[in-house]
This record gives sequence, C-alpha cells and structure tokens, in this order.
Amino acid sequence: MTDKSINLTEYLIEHGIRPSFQRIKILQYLIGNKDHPTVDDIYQAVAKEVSTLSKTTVYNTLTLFTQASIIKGLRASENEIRYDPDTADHGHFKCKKCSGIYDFAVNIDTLQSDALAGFQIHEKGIYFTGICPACMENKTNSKSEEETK
Amino acid sequence: MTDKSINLTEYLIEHGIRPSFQRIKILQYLIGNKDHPTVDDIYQAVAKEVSTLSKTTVYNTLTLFTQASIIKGLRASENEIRYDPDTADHGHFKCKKCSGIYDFAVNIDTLQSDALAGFQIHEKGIYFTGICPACMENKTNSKSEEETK
DNA sequence: ATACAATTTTGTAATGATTACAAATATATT
DNA sequence: AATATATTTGTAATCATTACAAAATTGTAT
Ligand SMILES: [Mn+2]
Ligand SMILES: [Mn+2]
Ligand SMILES: [Zn+2]
Ligand SMILES: [Zn+2]
Repeated sequence: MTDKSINLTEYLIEHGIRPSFQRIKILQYLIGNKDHPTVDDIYQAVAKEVSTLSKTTVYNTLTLFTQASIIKGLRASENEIRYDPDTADHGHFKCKKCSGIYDFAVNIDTLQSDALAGFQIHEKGIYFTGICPACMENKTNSKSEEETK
Repeated sequence: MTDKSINLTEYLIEHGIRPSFQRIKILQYLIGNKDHPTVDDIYQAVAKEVSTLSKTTVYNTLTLFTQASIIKGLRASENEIRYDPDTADHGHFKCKKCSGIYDFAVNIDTLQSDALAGFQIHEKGIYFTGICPACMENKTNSKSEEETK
C-alpha cells in the first residue's frame, strides 16, 4: 500500500479485516510513518486523535495486521518490536549511535544458495548494524544518550 | 573457536578476559553446544556443575564474551536472546514448528550492493523463518506445543 | 425499531527476560 | 598478612508483551 489514494477501509476489507475506527487510524499512521515505529510510538501518536485508545488495542491490531500480512514486525531493535508497512523484501540497517533504522535494497534471491534446499521459507530478515553516514561525520551526536536507553 | 584441543584458559586470556572458574565453564558449555542455547539453557546446564552459579553471572559473562567478540547474540527467537560461539558470518533459519534453529551458509558479500555505501557495518544478521524439512514430512509434530510457549 | 449474538475495545493484572544494584566472595598486589 | 581490585551472587526493579474479563460497539434476526 504505497498509493495514497487507496481507500483504507476497502483495503482492510480486501484483506479480511473489519474496518473499525481504531484499525483505520492505526493503519493510517503506519502508512504515513514508514520510519519503523515501535508499539509505543504508534500508541502515543494515534492516541492524540483517538483519546480513548488502549495500548492493548494497538497490540491486538498490530498482531492482526501482521497475520494478514499487510505489515511486518521487525527485530531490528534489541528490546522492542518495530513495525513496517512495507512488506516487500528489504534489509534494515540500525545505527548504533542515533538508533535510526534505514531501509536498504538487497538482492535476497542471490542468498538462496542450495543451503536451504528442502526448507520451506516464510520470512527473510536481513538486519545489519553499525554507524550511519550522518553519525560518522557528526562525532558529537548526542541523540544516542537519549534514545538508545 | 572450533578446535577442541585449544586451552580454554589461554583462549580467554588471549581475548583479554580473566579466566574465572565460572567463565571457563560457561565457555566450555557454549563450545560444546552449538545449538544456539538461551540464557536459561546455559544457566540450567552449567548450574549442574557449578551449583552456586547465579543467573546474573551468566548474563554478565555472556555480555562480556559478546563484547570481546568470542560469541554472538542471536535474535532468531522472538522473546529471548540465543548465543552462538560461531562468530563467522552465517544465516539462521528458525523452524516455526519445532523451534529448532539451523545454521546455513550464505554469501553475504553478494548482498553488499551499493545500497549501503557510506555506512560502517559492524554486524550482519540473516534470519529466515519457515518449516524445516523434518517438520514438513512429519505432520504430527508435537514439539511445537511444548517448546513454542 | 428491539432483542440477541458476535466482535471489538478497554483496563488491569500477570508474565518473563533482562538490568540495576550492593553485599559477599575471590583474586591480585603490596 | 593487609589492602585494593575484580568477580560473583541474590534480590529488587524495569519494561515490553500477553492474558483475561468486563464494557462497548456492531451485526443480525425478529
Ligand atoms: Mn523497512
Ligand atoms: Mn549459528
Ligand atoms: Zn546514526
Ligand atoms: Zn522443524
């Protein structure tokens, strides 16, 4: 779902998900924020619009969306799951300094040597870590203390 | 760290780690069990030999070993970290049925397209999930209920 | 529209892995 | 032996996630 013109309600129905108010708002946020937000990021943001929102609903909804394969849960961060509305195969680079998570294109098919013959593959996760270009130059990057917790 | 004949004490010293009794026992267990054990696996096993062992010591030691790059922490499992004494680049396949984690060779260099030019890469994690060959045939695999929590 | 059933949301209470912390123990140095 | 340093241990937080049941919403049948 990259096309902004698509109707979110229809989109959910097409994937067998009843389009409740909360679900639409959460999906809307995800599509508008492809920076791999955490559950709390999503909760905090959507709660501003839906004041009665429960974090449990966010968890429920994300699980539902993930099962319907319209989003993907990422393990790029140590402690928490981050979510990605881009379900196409791509790699994730996590900067140790600024904690930013960058997408990167990757030719996953070249990976599939004969090593996994006989295995039925469902998901392919490519996670790199290191220092991003911005943090490489900017030695005095102070975001790390705040965010890396 | 594949050669069994190597002296564990010397090995730790070479990597700047003081070879305490607990550390040697934990390293010994890791080298002898390359099935990617959890912290609790390691604790339960080593505690049989070192009855006074504290789980905190296991955590401390694993962090120390990881920082010294003699082992690697894996995020193949959802909730818990698993540890691998094989620090060479290789992929991990997690079977959703039996929860087993399989190593697989992967040509990681072919991945590095120009997408990450300018990024300083420290770690490369390749995590696949799906069904392993054994579980594909054996439809009535009951391990899943026990182990998958 | 009303009554009933099914679904969704919500709040609160567990769970469980990891971390923080300080006292106790062991090891190194003088 | 005395003292300083490093390691281990036990217990108490932390914190993301899950479990659960009541409340609210929505769908369906009269
Ligand atoms: Mn992404
Ligand atoms: Mn491995
Ligand atoms: Zn950065
Ligand atoms: Zn299996």
